[in-house]
Amino acid sequence: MGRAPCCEKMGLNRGPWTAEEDSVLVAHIERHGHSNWRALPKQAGLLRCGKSCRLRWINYLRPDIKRGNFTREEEDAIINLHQLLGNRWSAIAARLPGRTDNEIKNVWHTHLKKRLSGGQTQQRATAAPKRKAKKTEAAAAVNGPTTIPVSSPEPSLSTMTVATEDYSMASSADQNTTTDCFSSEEFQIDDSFWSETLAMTVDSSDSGMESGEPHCMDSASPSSNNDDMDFWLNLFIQAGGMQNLPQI
DNA sequence: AAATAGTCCAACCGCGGCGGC
DNA sequence: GGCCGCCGCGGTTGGACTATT
Repeated sequence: MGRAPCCEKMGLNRGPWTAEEDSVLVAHIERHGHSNWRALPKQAGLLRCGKSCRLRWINYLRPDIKRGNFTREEEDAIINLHQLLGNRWSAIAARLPGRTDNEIKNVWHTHLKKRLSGGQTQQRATAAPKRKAKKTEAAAAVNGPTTIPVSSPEPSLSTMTVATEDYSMASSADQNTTTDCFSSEEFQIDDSFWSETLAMTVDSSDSGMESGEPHCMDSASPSSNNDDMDFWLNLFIQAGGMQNLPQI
């Protein structure tokens, strides 16, 4: 179909982004938003294609990105969500605040898949970060003032903080809900977060908002994409949920 | 100290879906 | 109804980095 070519390769930069490019992109998005990715690089004066800019922003420069190792809870959540959703990384990422689909995909392929197939006891979640520090620091340097203090160097589940706006979820019709959820400067997530996160995919739609509290991660908010997913999630849960799933 | 193997992750590529014309 | 353009997604890869020999 009329798919646009990836980018006109003539004269456009490729490969790793420089700190300068990063700051230009961040500054431009902060000022003008990103309503049109294709036009953005031109407007910002970047020699990149729109796709590349979008990817860079979503996976790296977004202020609400949570850096650092995945916790055991997060990994478990990914495993569970993957059982439910399959390789729909973006859907999984939408339920893990601060994590990108790319990151989740990487973790899945490098750790979780092995863990599941090998049945080996996973050690990464508790292991000290070996390599990430450098790149993370670099990223922090790049992000500079645009970065909301997302997490401590070694983010713990109990003190995880996320940005005021959740870009991944605020992009659609559930923006109001999102705003409500992230209305404070810092959003504390306690240890029950992950179990609740998973539970919410069920509760919020089959029983409505019984708690009377808006759910930050509410996948059942009237977002078009999630409606279908929640329907299937509900169906799945009603059919017996995870317990009936064979172990991978 | 150097070479090699293994791991991790940022970025690219190509496809499908959606909306506008 | 069909074409076109854009966006978002998932798969893949190349290079940087660390661990081991």
